[in-house]
Amino acid sequence: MTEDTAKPVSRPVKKRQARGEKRMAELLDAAAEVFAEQGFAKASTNAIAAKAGASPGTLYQFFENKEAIAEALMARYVTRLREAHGEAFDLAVAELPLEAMLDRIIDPVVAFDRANPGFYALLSDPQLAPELASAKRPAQKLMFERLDKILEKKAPGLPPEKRTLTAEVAVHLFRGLLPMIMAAEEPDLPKVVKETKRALRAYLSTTLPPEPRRITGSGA
Amino acid sequence: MTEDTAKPVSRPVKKRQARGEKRMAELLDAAAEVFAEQGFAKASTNAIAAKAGASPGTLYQFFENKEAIAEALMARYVTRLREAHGEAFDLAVAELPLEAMLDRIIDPVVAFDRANPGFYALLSDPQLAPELASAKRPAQKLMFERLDKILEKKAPGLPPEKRTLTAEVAVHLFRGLLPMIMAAEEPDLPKVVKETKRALRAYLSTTLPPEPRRITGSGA
DNA sequence: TGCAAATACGAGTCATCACTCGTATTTTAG
DNA sequence: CTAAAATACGAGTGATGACTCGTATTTGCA
Repeated sequence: MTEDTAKPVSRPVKKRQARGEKRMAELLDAAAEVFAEQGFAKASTNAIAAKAGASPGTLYQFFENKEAIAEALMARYVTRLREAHGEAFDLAVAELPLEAMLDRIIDPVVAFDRANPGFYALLSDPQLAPELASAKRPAQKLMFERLDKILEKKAPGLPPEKRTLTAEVAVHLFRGLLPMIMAAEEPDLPKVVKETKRALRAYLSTTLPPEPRRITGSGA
Repeated sequence: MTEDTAKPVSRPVKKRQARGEKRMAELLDAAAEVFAEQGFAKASTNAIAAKAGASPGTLYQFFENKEAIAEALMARYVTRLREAHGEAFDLAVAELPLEAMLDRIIDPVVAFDRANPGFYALLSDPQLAPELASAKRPAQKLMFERLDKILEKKAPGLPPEKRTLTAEVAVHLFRGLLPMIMAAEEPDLPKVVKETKRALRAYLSTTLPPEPRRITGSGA
């Protein structure tokens, strides 16, 4: 009963070989492309397998069904997003003035979203099956909870309900601008990102306490 | 060659009877429900026909294909949206102070969107076929162009490019909050709508010239 | 009243697709 | 070296769903 392999899970836990891990990664890469192009609903599992240079049978050796593919892909995205700007680093951001803070948060997220169109495709699809919605949730929570914590540090006096609403609204505001961010051609991107920050800054500064005045000269 | 029925269109223009118009309306009502529940991709034409109390054959007597249903539905929504707050009335809104203006614009739109979940379902679906995207466009243009005109009146000095960007961003900000607006339970709605207005007001007031001071007392 | 057009039906067609299964090959453990 | 486990294949299966078509009924019009 105390063996290390004793999992009460019903899944027949196979020992994965290195080859298998690699295949899974290839399949997820392919899935990301196909989802980005077709969206989850229209994407076909056979197309994913083909793009990965695998057969349908192989695909189903690693993923129970189509949804499991999206879930695994999402999980990978969440991991990568966490890595992209590490957890510890994040809370320090609350010490910065609003404008600098937004730079630090938004730039990496924009870069990540543009580098991973499959992530955007899954995240922005409003009618995914309930199971998939739950796969989406961690990704949304990720941003929401971080902002919530940052706001808590930046405005300790704010009542929690108000703070939570603010964080939620801010995340949705950003998501609203994501289509513009994703669609922008490279040269137009800075303009769009700048406007995004302006909008968020305008909104947040109505909720946050006024910033302490900055000395224009050097701080030495 | 100058007959009133001389249309170079390839469509075999049938004479529609009153019964036919009614059927089309019923089918569009059913389609709206099914799209709202399942989304466009998962919605089945047979389900739409069944919900309308019609047969598949009847459905295809009125609509060339599934996309045509969504296009017709969108066209109907755009018409209704135009009616909801008439064109002429709209420009007068630019004379109001920002806060009152947002009340006048946002309240009807929120009411419309909540009353027509099918509209939201089509509008928020990011991967519709290209033809459908073009059916969506008028709906998006509707809000964008109106805002653009209003901004032009409210801030004549603003360079057109800047004004257009502002209008586009504002519309996207609103769309970003739509999921919250749609998901809110009736009692929570005012809170969400209020926050929506706060966000838009904050953003727009950074672009618009400062408002003339209002006299707090009565104007008499 | 009678006929042509419009409306209505729904079983059937055909393509697509998620997923399976029998089998063949490669890897790892002993 | 060998057997079991893991990986790989891809034709096949069953379900679903968009759309058709032959036919029946209703309506508008002369």
